Amino acid sequence: MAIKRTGAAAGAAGLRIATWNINSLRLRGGLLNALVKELRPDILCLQETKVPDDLFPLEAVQAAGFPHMLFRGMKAYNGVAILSRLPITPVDDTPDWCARGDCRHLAVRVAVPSGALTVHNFYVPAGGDVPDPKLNDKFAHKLQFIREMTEFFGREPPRRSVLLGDLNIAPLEHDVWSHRQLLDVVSHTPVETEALLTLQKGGFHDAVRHFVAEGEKLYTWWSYRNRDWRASDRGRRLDHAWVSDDLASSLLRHAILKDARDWQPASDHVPVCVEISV
DNA sequence: ATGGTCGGTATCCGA
Repeated sequence: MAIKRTGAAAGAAGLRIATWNINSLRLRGGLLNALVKELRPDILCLQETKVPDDLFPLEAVQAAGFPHMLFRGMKAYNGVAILSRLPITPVDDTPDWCARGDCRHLAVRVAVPSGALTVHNFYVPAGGDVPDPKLNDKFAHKLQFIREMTEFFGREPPRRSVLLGDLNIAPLEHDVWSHRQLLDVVSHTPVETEALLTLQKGGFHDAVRHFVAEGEKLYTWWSYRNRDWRASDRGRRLDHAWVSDDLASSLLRHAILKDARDWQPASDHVPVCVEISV
């Protein structure tokens, strides 16, 4: 018997997709259970797994309720994974971003009642400390990465697609604790925020700002270097969930799991989740 | 103006 889906008005369940920079999957794999308890995502995109594929903790992921998974890791750095309750199909013809082979992107297709959806999981380079591509190769890499994303999605407008991840850029004035003080800090410089918004305008809709007014402060990351992250509240919104424009009207709700910043051992990022009527 | 703390892995690099 088919389950009738009647949309947001009836409070119908949709597809929940979450993203979390876990900052070591092996160290924090046990926290996946807490995330599942709080958010119940159908699909979870992880960044900074920091685990080579041959050491991927399959059992911890399966125990958290994700029988389907795709992962791409390397020693010590980077690493992304997509964990799913539903069967997923890898999208194989994706670029080797900046020709570095450094495990910053995965894409999958998932079948839902209305058809197929594509899910992109990105971990954009942080960019180092000096916001000048001539002086800082890491910043040049970051800008090049965003340019290549813009080219990739510019070839044809994205459709029935969700783009999530740690984009390492806080694009809006109220995505940082002090717009004025962060204008020359990597993650909020005009060259980055303009590049990210150009990418977004190529067919994506910010699924979190869809629900939270632009004038309201909104963060997903708080530095480890503050004695009391909650009291100082010097956050930035580095983690994002976007949907292609054709899915904007299907958005049902969002969640930013701020309390996860106190989970032990804590990641400096917290999970972000969106739910889409499918 | 400066330095502050993490994780992986090695006594430093990246964030």
